[in-house]
Amino acid sequence: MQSASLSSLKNLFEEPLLQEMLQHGEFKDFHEGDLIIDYGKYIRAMPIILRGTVKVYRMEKSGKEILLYYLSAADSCSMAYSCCMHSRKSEVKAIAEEDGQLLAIPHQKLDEWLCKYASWRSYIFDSFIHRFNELLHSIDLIAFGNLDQRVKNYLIDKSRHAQSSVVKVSHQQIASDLGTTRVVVSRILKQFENLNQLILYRNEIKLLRPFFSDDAAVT
DNA sequence: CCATTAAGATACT
DNA sequence: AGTATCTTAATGG
Repeated sequence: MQSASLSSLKNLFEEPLLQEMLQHGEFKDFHEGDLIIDYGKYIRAMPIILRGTVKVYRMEKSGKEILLYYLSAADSCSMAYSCCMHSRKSEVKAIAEEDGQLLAIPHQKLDEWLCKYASWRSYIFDSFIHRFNELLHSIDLIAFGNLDQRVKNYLIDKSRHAQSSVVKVSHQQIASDLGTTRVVVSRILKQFENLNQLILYRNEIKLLRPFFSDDAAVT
């Protein structure tokens, strides 16, 4: 009955592995706003997202919180993986951006499958590479302190996961995801709008073609 | 209607 | 870039 839910993984893994996933994995539905992983909690299973989108946050000691990345269909959380393997507490928090479903893989299987299945090895490896590159990109944006680019990156990312050029989000939400304030985000968005790169609505931002081209910062 | 909330504007730090 | 404050516009009872 649940095998239909695995459709997003069909092209990733060989049949015997898919069978094992059905057998040992646990399907979990989640809804918008659900807390999937919290800071400091032990992770006993690695989640693979089947449907929906999940936001992964990182918090520093002072309590400031920023969004690290999104997870969509067939994505998994590399953080969760490393926590499972070493029985460590979670360094991140995951919140559902929209309703969806995930498959929780028990940690005992993670290791076993690495030896047994080539497709599992390359999946884990690729997902680490992908996440690593994404984090590098984030570090660049933060280290070189360009908030314009961070907002831009945020919107493009979000639009990609929502598969729409219309992003449904409030300025306040963007601000807290990026660890800044609402007024600052509004200012930046207004600059983009003045350059005809997007159109602002209430709770909604429509991204126009020029926005996606990699031209320089506004400031 | 009114209450709530998002977003625009301005001025100051 | 961030804070404080005020105004205006949408939204949902």
